[in-house]
Amino acid sequence: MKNKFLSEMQSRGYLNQCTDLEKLDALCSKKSISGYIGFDCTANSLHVGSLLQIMIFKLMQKHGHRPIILLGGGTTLIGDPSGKSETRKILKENLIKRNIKSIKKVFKKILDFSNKKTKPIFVNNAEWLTKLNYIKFLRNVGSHFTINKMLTFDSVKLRLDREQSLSYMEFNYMILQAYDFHQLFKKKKCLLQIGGSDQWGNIVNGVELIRRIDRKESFGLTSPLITLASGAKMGKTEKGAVWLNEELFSPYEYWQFWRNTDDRDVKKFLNFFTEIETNEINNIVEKEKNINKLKIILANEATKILHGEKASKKAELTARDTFEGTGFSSNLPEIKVKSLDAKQGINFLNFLSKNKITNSKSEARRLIKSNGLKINDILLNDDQKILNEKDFKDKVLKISCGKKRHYLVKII
RNA sequence: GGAGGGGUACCAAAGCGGUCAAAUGGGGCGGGCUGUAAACCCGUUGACUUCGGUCUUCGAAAGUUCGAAUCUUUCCCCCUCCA
Repeated sequence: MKNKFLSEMQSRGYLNQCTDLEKLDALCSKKSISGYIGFDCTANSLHVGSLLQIMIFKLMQKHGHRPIILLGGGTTLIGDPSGKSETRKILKENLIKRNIKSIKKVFKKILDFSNKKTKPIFVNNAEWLTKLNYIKFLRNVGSHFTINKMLTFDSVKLRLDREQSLSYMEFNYMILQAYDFHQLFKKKKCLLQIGGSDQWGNIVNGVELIRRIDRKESFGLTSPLITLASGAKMGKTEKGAVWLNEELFSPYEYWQFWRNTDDRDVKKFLNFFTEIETNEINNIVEKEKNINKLKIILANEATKILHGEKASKKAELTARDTFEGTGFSSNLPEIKVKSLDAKQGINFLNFLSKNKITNSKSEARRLIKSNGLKINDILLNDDQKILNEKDFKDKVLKISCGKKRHYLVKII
């Protein structure tokens, strides 16, 4: 491979499948191109599951290409059946708008908007999808798809095989995504669509559609599905999700997430989620025998990319202080308490549940009973505990839930 | 439209009149071991509690019963086969 962009894609492990790698290689070497990735807007933040795609954007920019960020306001109205076992909740339009606004923030933090040549473009497919005329669309676009073929795509086949229902609405998703690519090709000269490996079918459809309607060649490329050594999925949906938006997942938590990477995944993640050159990574891994040091490098670099150098440093210091020092570092989540309340005494169980440290008072009780709660590093046995001034040192008090969750309570 | 099967806690799945706040597995949380890892072991996993209990949960509503996740009726939803 001649082109630096694609060869780095490959060496970092970002490359899974491509519609025509050689031609794309030649094209990228010749000129700067635009490539798009679509993102789902069902939540008000993306999670680490989407991070790899964003890293690919970063890599594009590094090599002089332009990212087009498609925030699928239109397609989110429908819901992508790929990899989903159930029909998704249908979201209200204004909620999707709010989500898009919130998701944009992350791209603005991670990507470079200062270089004119590679400045990312945000697009929202609601712009064209919501204006479609059904009959026209069926004639112009729908006629290029056969049901026979659509039924063979994994996103559809898996659902049917598992005897799970697939609505006609969802069935149309892939056509809409193909249409998106066609629109971006026309409007923004976008020649490339990138996505996770589960998007392959959808992407190929787009390439095909452009060939048929525009009689032009375009390219599709997928990144591999990230598999964790443990077999779990990265960045799950429910409570355990690792969100990229700071309001949902603090830089410290984010740093901790990377710090706690499985030994077996560290090298892979260094390639995926940091900007350290690949051969440099090989060097470091070779030299550094202490895997925990590597994890710290990973955490630092990954956090830097999302939250910036300062926040990353701060998270590292907090972690060091928490796990190796006194723990009274200023960067832990803080809870403020009125001095009058502290004087009068605070019911600890109430305090824990009110401040969302535990989900309920029962949970707090359980935590205390199972020796999981410490005040200023001293195990708490009494679930009737009343907090008062004596518990504070210099108006500060540390609460630890288990070994990893810590809070500072301050009297103001 | 017709016939049948089903909806149980975060998920999967048992229970089919009382001993059911509901087996079991996964996940989560806590403890032990350790390296803030993995594996393994133990505990815990509806809410409130003066730790005696109390209250709310098995698709929804109504009913039968001393007593219902379990029986009846209606409704909603899902699946399979037939048309």
